[in-house]
Amino acid sequence: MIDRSCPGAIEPILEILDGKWTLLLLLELFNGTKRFGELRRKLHPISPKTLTDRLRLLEDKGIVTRTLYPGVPLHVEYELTERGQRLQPIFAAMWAWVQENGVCPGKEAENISPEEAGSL
Amino acid sequence: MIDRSCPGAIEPILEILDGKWTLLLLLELFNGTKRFGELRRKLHPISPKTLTDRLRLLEDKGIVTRTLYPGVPLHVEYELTERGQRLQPIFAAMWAWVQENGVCPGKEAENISPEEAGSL
DNA sequence: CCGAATCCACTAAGATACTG
DNA sequence: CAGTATCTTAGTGGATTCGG
Repeated sequence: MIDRSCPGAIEPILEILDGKWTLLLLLELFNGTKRFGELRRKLHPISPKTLTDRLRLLEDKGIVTRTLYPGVPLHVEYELTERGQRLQPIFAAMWAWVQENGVCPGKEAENISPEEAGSL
Repeated sequence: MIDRSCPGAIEPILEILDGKWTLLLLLELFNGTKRFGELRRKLHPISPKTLTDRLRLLEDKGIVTRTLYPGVPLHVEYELTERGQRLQPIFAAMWAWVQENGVCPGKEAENISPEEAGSL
């Protein structure tokens, strides 16, 4: 069972995953290193400010690294740290839940068997 | 790999888990049926308005049920649905991550081996 | 091309008082 | 007891512009 005292608290991760775009942003980064503009296009219509804010926060939390390749034009890459990679099971769990319980237009979830959907 | 098209999207769950208090609220409900006042105390200092807002939204999404026991004094209970119970693996994954990577005051995470911390 | 800076808008959340 | 009503506040996110 889950305890709210220090060793079992989940608060630390709430700070990391908070924010409208954070989950989708991490989802993109699980697919590999990405450049700023790439992320911006994939997360359209996110604003550059918001994208920067989120990336900085994740950087502070040790979830992503920012690598600057000097030169013109500028080139910046964002990549998940080890710590960040380890977040993947959480997303896998969310993804699995949506498979079983999420609603897609015109298709109620209860039709697919948990066995079938559980193969991740 | 995770796909952003309909069958693989995680957006539906983002709507459910969104909000400052939602995760903590669900955490309480995993421990069993709870009354309004109970939740209010455990989630202190949440305001009654916010608590109501969140509970109503979760009710709409089919995550919790609201049961009214008429009489004076009034008595209302909130309980997770089956669908809500199935969210538990997500929390377990978050909890596991915090065990391995979360920071508790005065204790950096990298000291404990993944093997040791991974026993859930 | 990347992203910092500024300003504005929206909405979640808080405070407080009151009702079935 | 379990909310509702109303108002206010504050935190994000959006739009735009500018600099390295």
